[in-house]
Amino acid sequence: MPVMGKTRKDVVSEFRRNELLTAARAVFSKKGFHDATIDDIAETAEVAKGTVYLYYKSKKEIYLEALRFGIESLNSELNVKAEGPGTCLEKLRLLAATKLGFFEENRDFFNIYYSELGKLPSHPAGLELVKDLYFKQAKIFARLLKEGIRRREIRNLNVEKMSFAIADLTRDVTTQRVLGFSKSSLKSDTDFVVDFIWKGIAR
Amino acid sequence: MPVMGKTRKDVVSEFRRNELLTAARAVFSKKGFHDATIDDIAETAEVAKGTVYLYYKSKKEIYLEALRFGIESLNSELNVKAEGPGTCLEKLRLLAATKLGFFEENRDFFNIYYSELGKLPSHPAGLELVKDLYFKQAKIFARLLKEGIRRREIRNLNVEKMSFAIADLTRDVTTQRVLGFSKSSLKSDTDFVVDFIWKGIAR
DNA sequence: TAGTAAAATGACTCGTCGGTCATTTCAGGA
DNA sequence: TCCTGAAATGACCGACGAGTCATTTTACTA
Repeated sequence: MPVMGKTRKDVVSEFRRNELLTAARAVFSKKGFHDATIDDIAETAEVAKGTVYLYYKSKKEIYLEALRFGIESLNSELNVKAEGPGTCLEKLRLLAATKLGFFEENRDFFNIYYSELGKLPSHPAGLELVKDLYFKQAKIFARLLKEGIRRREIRNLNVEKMSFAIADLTRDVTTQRVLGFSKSSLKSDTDFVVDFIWKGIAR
Repeated sequence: MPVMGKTRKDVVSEFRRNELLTAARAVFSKKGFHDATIDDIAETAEVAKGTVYLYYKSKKEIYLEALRFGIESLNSELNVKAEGPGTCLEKLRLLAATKLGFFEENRDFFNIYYSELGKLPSHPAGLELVKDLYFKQAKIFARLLKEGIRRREIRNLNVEKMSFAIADLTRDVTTQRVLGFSKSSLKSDTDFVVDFIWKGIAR
């Protein structure tokens, strides 16, 4: 008997899909798309291989789903934060902190996203999802930058290039952290990257 | 009869290895390690599959060889340039220009390198080669930065973080270019990234 | 508790691809 | 031109993993 548009069956089914997705994220994060096997995912989720196919129709579908979840969450978090008040510098710091925090909490997602980014040049027509995250994020920064230029807080440089640079730098900080190159606290990494973006290296 | 330590056979063999390597780079660049097949490489090199195995003992060996070539060339170019005279800003511009130029001339290598970078988080113990390039490059920038700090040209920030940031930014410019996001000339991209690193975005 | 429909299982199939090797082609010396 | 060893070839093998489906288990209801 349907309640709120969802039958009991739907709820259980959604729960199972989520369990599988979590397992999948862990496996894909650790092994990458190709080296991860459906058996790995099934084992991690403590179900049999066939069960996986009751909820997802292919390996690719699970993978894309795992990516989509993270992409949508991150983008929506950033969009919310970008709306608030404050100077450009304050907002820049807030966005950077949000992004770094999100990746910190979702490293499995980060690894998948990052490796997919690495494949972009090879398969340019490949993953629109990933290009999307990249572009939309750059757009968020671009809006901030334009506002800053209008308010004379920010230099009048090529906005697109600046936004990509900021998107890249904030992502790369997470890479340092994931690879264990940075042993600093999240806050101090955030402070550094914001300062770097803001003032550069020149004395 | 050996001349300069190399028999005629060695020369021919080296030539063939090189032909294969070029084909391999093209294929790996386009398809990535997993999707590239030995048959692809053989076809591109216009030889039969078996011939590939006369010169390389495995798919992995060809791949690593293709990576190593680029890594060693780039690092040695950068090292040479880093030795010259000039202010820090001048040297920074020179290094950036060299790196961007190298990637521009060796896009196949760039794609392989970049996708391998993407896999680093998943296989942290994986490719020492790639970590190496990353580290050694950061080291080159770090030396420059230390000198600049001593000379009061550069702010006294965390040198390691600055050098990673610079290494990342200069690489990411190439990504923009490869993906077709940047339509600017190589020079104007170089100018931008140097200016960004030097002065930041603040007015 | 018996009956049944849905959910879960895992042995199996089938295509792909890295790697091998018996056979063929080639090159160059006599 | 013939001979011989090296180089090249591509049909073939075996492993592996995505995806299937006949069978079993579970969960619910009457």
